[in-house]
Amino acid sequence: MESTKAMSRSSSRPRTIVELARLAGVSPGTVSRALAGKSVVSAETMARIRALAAEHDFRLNQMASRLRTRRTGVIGVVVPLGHDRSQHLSDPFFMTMIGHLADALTENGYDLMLSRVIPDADDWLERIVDSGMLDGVLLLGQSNQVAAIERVAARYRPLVAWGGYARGQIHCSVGTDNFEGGMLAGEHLLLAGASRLAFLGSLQAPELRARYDGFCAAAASIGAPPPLLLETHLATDLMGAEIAAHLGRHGSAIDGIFAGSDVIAMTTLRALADRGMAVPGAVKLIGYDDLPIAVQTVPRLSTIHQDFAQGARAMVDRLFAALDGKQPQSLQLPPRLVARDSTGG
Amino acid sequence: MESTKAMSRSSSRPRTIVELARLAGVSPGTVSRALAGKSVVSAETMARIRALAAEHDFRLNQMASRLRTRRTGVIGVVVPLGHDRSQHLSDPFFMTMIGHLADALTENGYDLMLSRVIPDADDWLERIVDSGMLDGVLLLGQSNQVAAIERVAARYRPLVAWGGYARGQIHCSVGTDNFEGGMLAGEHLLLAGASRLAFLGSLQAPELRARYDGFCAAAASIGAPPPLLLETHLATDLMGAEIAAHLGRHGSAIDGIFAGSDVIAMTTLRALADRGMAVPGAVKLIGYDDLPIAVQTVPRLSTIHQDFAQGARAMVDRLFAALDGKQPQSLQLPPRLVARDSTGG
DNA sequence: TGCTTCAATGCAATCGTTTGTTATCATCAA
DNA sequence: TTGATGATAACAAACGATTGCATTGAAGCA
Repeated sequence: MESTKAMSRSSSRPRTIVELARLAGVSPGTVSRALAGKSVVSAETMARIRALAAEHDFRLNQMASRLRTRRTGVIGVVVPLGHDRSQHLSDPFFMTMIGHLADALTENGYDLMLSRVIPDADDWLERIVDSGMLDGVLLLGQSNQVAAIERVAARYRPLVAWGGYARGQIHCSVGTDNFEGGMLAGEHLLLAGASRLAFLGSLQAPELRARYDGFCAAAASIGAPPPLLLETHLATDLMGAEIAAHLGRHGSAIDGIFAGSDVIAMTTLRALADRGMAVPGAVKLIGYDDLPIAVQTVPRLSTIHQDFAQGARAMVDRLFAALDGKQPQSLQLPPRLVARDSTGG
Repeated sequence: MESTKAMSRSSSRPRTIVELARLAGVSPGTVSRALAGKSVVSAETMARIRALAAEHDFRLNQMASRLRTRRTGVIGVVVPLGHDRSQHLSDPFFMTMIGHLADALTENGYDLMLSRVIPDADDWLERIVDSGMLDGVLLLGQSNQVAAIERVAARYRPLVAWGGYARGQIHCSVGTDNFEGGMLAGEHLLLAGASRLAFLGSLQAPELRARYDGFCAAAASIGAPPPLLLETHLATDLMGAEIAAHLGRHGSAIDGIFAGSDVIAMTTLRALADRGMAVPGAVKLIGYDDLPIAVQTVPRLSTIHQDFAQGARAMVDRLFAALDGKQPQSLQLPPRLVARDSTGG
């Protein structure tokens, strides 16, 4: 029963622009222009139509509007979990970022569509950008998918990724310099008197790998022995046991720990407390991210600060620039050491 | 220059079903049916068309498809911030919920559109559900907007809210019984030996108000004096100073604190440490939510557990039931006391 | 052979809004 | 009086996929 257009009863609420036009005694086109505020319709007509629309709670069908205008007003925020699919979207890092992005996008009148993608099909990003539902895409991390991102970025402009910058890279990225952040962490631990260092994290994630490399570089630069590498998953529920096990085996041989993220650091803090190892007395600990909750730990967590608010703002700015036809530059924010209690004392 | 349909050059990638149909030598309708997997098209034709589509990276225009089918495959997740507009979306409670919802929705093939709404116009919810972009709406909290929610729920079925249940309520809600949770917290503090109680939180938020009421009821039931009410904002950045100030004034008169949420509790934990007040020695502290990070605090935080994973799952189940034409029942999950170190000793 | 039957495909209307082009009508100058 | 000039508003063609119905052709049967 496809053709039931006979239900243009003026009794019920007008659902389409055509019905509203009939009520107003004008053509659909005029209604469209009136609601859009185009100046070609006379002031009285516009006022009359708008009043009528308000009176009947009329609202445009977005799908039709978007199909016609080819603008959706929706930005995709995509979290690719290529390296560690057990990692959960509720990870505080993602959530903090998403919160800031949501705020920035909302302020600019855009909606936010959230996807958590496990990139098994290799056209995962194509599928997203070509879906026709999005005006632009923000990637939260490059995962191990730089190749896919580069390929798409070559032809799809409104795409900004949070993550590292590699020389000659096509896609626009915003992030902090993880290598330098790792160096800062290393130097700080060494300066604080630690000499038997360890790194907790996963090298699968490129960000953490860069932090680890920077950490090693810092140790090497003063001739200290290379840090011990203790691998752990990034999912909160797996992490706890793994860290506890690492500390069980190597705890006594360590007096300085660089945790690849604040979440890892907080879990480590707890695990150290369980083993009765004092922080910063017996072991110095530094994290990475400077999440809001990191300030609230006992002892307060030293960490490498990433300015998420600024980063999110920068991503959104660049995306809008790209939507505007410009070609935004990638941005590397400088990481900053925040020395609190877990390394000082 | 509206009519430039002449660009049907077979050289470039087919962008519409019509172009693909031309390539395949069939009609657009057949292509549509083939891609949708309808069994009326012959197996060979379907295979040929699909191969062609894959070869040319063809993807349907979602807007057109959605306009025609009136299904969007998108669920709106809406956070109404009526009572405390300074509260940020990056609040761990919201983010944990959103993470779980995203996982549950993604598994079912739905996308998630995130909105943070400050309900100043009173048709904020109408605007969302009538936008034509959403198949359903999940509300994260009722804020002070129960009236608006009820009004919309009366005519718009696929709507589920996280929050409290009031007798006779029209809209479907999922949540824990905050009053009972508050009672559990109060009883536990009293049982742990605390007698001079205080509540930290904001009564503007209905959930926190119910927790407070339960807390007071617990105190009253054993004839203890009513708890001290210490109001604080829910935004992380404002909270710290306010709590510190409260403790400065009333710290010595208190030996048991019920924090309205784990975030408040963690901030309080830190503020207590700053004042040198031992937990649980001098003061017992209990939170609410049982966020993943709550396990990692030192001392471990006692709290009232809300099962977010189960709650998110329940919300999504009910939403799908409603989409399926059913009329799902509201659900009150029982809160559960989780006694850890911050109240025990 | 002639007629039904059924599977596979084509045709064309439809979803509801936007927008280039055209038509109307009042005003005004010559 | 007449033609030019604007200001409004109507008309109709899109946007691109879906789907009820009509058509085609081949097979089946008497």
